[in-house]
Amino acid sequence: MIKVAAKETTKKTGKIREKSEYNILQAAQAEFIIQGYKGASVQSIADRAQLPKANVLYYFKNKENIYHAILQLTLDMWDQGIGDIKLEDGPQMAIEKIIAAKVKMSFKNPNASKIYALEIIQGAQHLKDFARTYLRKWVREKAKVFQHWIDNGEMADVNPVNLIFLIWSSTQHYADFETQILTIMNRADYEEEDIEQVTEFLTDIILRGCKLKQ
Amino acid sequence: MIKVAAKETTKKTGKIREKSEYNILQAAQAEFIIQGYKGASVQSIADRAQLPKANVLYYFKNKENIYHAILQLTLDMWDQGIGDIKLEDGPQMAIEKIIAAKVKMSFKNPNASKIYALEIIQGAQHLKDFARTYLRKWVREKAKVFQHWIDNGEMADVNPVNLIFLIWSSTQHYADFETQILTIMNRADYEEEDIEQVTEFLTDIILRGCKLKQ
DNA sequence: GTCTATATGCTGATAGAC
DNA sequence: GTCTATCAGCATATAGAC
Repeated sequence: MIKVAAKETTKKTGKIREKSEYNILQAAQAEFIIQGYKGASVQSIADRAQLPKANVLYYFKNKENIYHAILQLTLDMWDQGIGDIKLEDGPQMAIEKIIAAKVKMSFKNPNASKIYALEIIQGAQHLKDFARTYLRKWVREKAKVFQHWIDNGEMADVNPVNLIFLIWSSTQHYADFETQILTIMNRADYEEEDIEQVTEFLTDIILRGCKLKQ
Repeated sequence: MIKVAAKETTKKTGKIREKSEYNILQAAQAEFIIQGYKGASVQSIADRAQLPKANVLYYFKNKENIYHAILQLTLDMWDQGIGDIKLEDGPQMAIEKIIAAKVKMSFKNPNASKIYALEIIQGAQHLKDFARTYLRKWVREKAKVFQHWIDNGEMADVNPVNLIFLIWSSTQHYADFETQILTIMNRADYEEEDIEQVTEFLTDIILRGCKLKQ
């Protein structure tokens, strides 16, 4: 598990607690996105979770703890949803896998991506450590794999770090800018087949951009 | 000028007013990004602008007016910074121009891009009208131009709307995720040559992705 | 575990002296 | 135009009855 804060939550159990905590986190995630951290009041989170305000504070002690719990879930999701880049896959399959994984995550869990994006845009106050350690290491390792393929003449000579940023940005866009995309396309919601369509589009362009298909 | 709200600001003049208003808007932009709309207090904006709080409210009447003024500036910048897509340019030059314009805007004015991104991610509360009218029309018009080139066999048969989203997301990423990118690359600031490097990288990949170069 | 009542502090906004 | 003083409202968080 990726640690977002030093403090470890002492896990208490119980069925009511489990269900309440889940409801609170879902409600809080939505409120934090729409209203921002300061704008989301404990009362509004409680209302959305259909619980009295005091109960919310009973489960999480204070507002910041709620936010930390959400960030923790977001990073865990990031960790499991980011397809891996393995040397033995070769460049084409590696790129296909990672685009598919990222697009799927964007469509299936847009709110996690939005919370993450808000955090980074606002200066990564809570995620500086995550970026400095975990993320930096991840990018450097994967860039090295790409560089190996490039040196081997298996793909075009493009900057691997920029390539990773390109894949991240173009896939996450469908989660973070969901509202704008739906409005422009005059649609109410994404549908299942959008996942496939976007995956195909991005895979097609980026693979060709890397000279991995005609 | 793109209108963000129905209310028109009655323009008052005066040198002190002009300078104060500019300082306030610069300070407010930074505060709104870091703290969010609700989190940015009029006091914090005044402190950053080095003015008494009452003066800030004297110039802008209330907090929401400050925010509207910033959004207005952001949209004007969007309008002038988004390179045009002209049929007579042909696909290659059109894509080169628009990527160059967007990358330049991202590096020269990251805060405008961040304010815009925050607005959209948080549900486009203040920009729904802008997206529904102006933006939707813009995308449809430009998609039609791309489609013309595609039908003419001048470029690969890719979805033009997705292509526009790809160009937007991949270029804006360097503004919005500035903090993350700098942290990963272990750098303190962007430098002038980064603009050229990123422009070249994105142009290279996307042109090849559209079969517009080898 | 659940909920009511309340303490304490900070916010946006205004009134009015200079 | 500029600034000080102040108010009314809402926020988080806690204490303690049930």
